[in-house]
Amino acid sequence: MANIHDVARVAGVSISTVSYALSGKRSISEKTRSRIDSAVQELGYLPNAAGRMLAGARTHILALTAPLRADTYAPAHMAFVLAVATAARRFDYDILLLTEDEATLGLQRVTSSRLVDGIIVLDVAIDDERIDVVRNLSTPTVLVGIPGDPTGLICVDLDFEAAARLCVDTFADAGHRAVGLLGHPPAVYERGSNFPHRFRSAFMEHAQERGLEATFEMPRTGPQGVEDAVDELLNPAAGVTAVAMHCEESLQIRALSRFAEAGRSIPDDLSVLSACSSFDTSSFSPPLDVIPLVAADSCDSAVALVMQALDGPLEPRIELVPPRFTPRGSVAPPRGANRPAPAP
Amino acid sequence: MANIHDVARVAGVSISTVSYALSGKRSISEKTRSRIDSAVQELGYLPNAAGRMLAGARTHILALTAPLRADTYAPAHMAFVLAVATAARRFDYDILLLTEDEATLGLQRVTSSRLVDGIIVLDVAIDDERIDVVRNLSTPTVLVGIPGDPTGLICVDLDFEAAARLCVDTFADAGHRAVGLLGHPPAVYERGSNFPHRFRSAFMEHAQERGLEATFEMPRTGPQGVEDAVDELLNPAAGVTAVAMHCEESLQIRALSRFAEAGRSIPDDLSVLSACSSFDTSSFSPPLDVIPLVAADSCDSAVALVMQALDGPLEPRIELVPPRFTPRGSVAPPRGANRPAPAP
DNA sequence: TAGATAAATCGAAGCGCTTAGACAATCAGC
DNA sequence: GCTGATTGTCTAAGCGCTTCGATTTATCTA
Repeated sequence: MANIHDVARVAGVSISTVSYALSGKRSISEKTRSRIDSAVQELGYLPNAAGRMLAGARTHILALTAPLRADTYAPAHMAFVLAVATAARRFDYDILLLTEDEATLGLQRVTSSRLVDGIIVLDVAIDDERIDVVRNLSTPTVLVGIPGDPTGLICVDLDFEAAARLCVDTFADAGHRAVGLLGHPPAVYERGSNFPHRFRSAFMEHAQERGLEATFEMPRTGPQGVEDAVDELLNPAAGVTAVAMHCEESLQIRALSRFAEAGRSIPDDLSVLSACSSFDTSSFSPPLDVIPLVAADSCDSAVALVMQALDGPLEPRIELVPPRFTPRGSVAPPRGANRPAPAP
Repeated sequence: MANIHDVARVAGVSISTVSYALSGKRSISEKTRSRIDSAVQELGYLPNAAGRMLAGARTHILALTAPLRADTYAPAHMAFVLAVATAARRFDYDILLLTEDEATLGLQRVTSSRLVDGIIVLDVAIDDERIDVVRNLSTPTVLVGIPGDPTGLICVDLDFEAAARLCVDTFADAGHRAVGLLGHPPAVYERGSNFPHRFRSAFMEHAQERGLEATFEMPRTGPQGVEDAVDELLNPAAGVTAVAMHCEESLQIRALSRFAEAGRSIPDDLSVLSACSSFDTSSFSPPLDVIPLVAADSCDSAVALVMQALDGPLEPRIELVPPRFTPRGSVAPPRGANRPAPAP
């Protein structure tokens, strides 16, 4: 494997000239640079990572702590891991994966040994053991998700409140007066991330602001959990004409079947919106309007923030990614309505 | 951050003594060792990763290439990634994640720059572009999965043939004469891994060897795909009394519902076995007998083989992990049968 | 107790790279 | 033609660690 000495020898210059030519940190004459370039090509030279780290103080590696909890929805999780890796590569960074059982120990290890330049913390729980660790670390760290106490931390997340308001507004503007929210199973609200809470609260509050009746249901775990929750939501007494679903893929699919079984066709008898979903709702039947949870949005931001933090201290902050909206025709005015609801 | 010089100073010895005490590569007196140990404790010393790499020629990092294809079943994929990471930690190794779009380029990069000591290749496709790359690499590499042409490679995988035979034997020994196999959707057989083929062929062949009638069905993609496939399988003409399911979780769940709808109760009217499944079938209703695909089994082996390869060249080989079997009462003799089928 | 052997420790040379500072060569201005 | 700035290149000093060979000290044997 060729090293920088070989390149220098072949190009007929000193190793420092090679280094400067490659890093661009000092000006090098066109003639010399091209000789170096061809030597690099010829030898297939790639700088030795360890040498670079040792001399440079940059390892070009980011730690990614991505614990897989019992209630983790694996596809979404995977999408975030991938999105971080992809974003990091754009800055010539690689990802070192830290797994659950070494969550805090692993962070200590890779930072004390200077193996990584920065840290991305994924799937942040309200009360996350990793938080205390990263607060005491000098290694630049960005959380994807917001913990219970974000003091002193740099966080990035989808603006779930805005997403919830967007849901409500979409329904209200279409003329709906009574709306439902099918949330996650109770276990998700009890422990884990705080975004389900943020979404639900904002949904209920904004519904009130817009003068809508809002009903919230959680599917129980088990065979009939979703079906029961849907039945509650569609309870004729409540007169719900629009439902937002903020839960994982399989639950949304089952809910969709139940809507059909209940004889509510979409969007004529029921408007449906898939909220903060990390999967493809275009192949659902019917295809669903969606406010997607785009992993790349948050992860790009998170990686960019770590890179900034590498260049100088960064103020703690919470960066909220604005929600998007993709209409697919699953939201329509309720039967018999022909004018939009009044503005707030 | 303390370095080896600090430890040496505090312990009152030379840095080489510290190094030998820590690595155990030369004998150190008990007295000196304990002084060094306390210095390490006191300073919270952890060796600098770059220094270690540069001097040692070991980076203690393994590359993991784990592409996420369109038809990848994310939960299983995640389980394998986790299993590799966990296994690697036991050897004091960390995992550098290489993602799809840099599958081959990334391998070149991390090996030429000597960033990783070895490579684990996950989710190997029959015709995998990564194969040609790793064949020409001097970095120790182990594949989890078996490509179309495994010449010169070290591969580890579940023994899907043995698993299929175990399925057939279980049914045959229980007295079944006509059995069914619910496989993956057609797309999985067309491209991707070869284990679905290995499983199916072995199932059909061994069924013939045991003198059983065997029917194979693939669920089409789409709303009624699984249901149609199940209906075919349960076609009265074939008289199938036992079904093995070799497909992903959601499809197995749907199949289970369809069995119920068809009025076949398990195990009285139908014996069911979940084959090579990476998810928990104990919470299914009913809980299913399973020949699990245990990620840790293959991944432990794969990591151990890479470690061996680090210590000296290793012959190419294919290491097959024997299948396990967990009975849960979903397989029983067919109605009316009271003696086992004849031995082969 | 001298001499030989084994055990414990040290000194120093790298591993491959980056970068500050030294130096030489070129060029503009007067 | 001299000064001073500008540009291009080189020398050399590390970064923190491992490891070989050398040296010192302890432990035996005869």
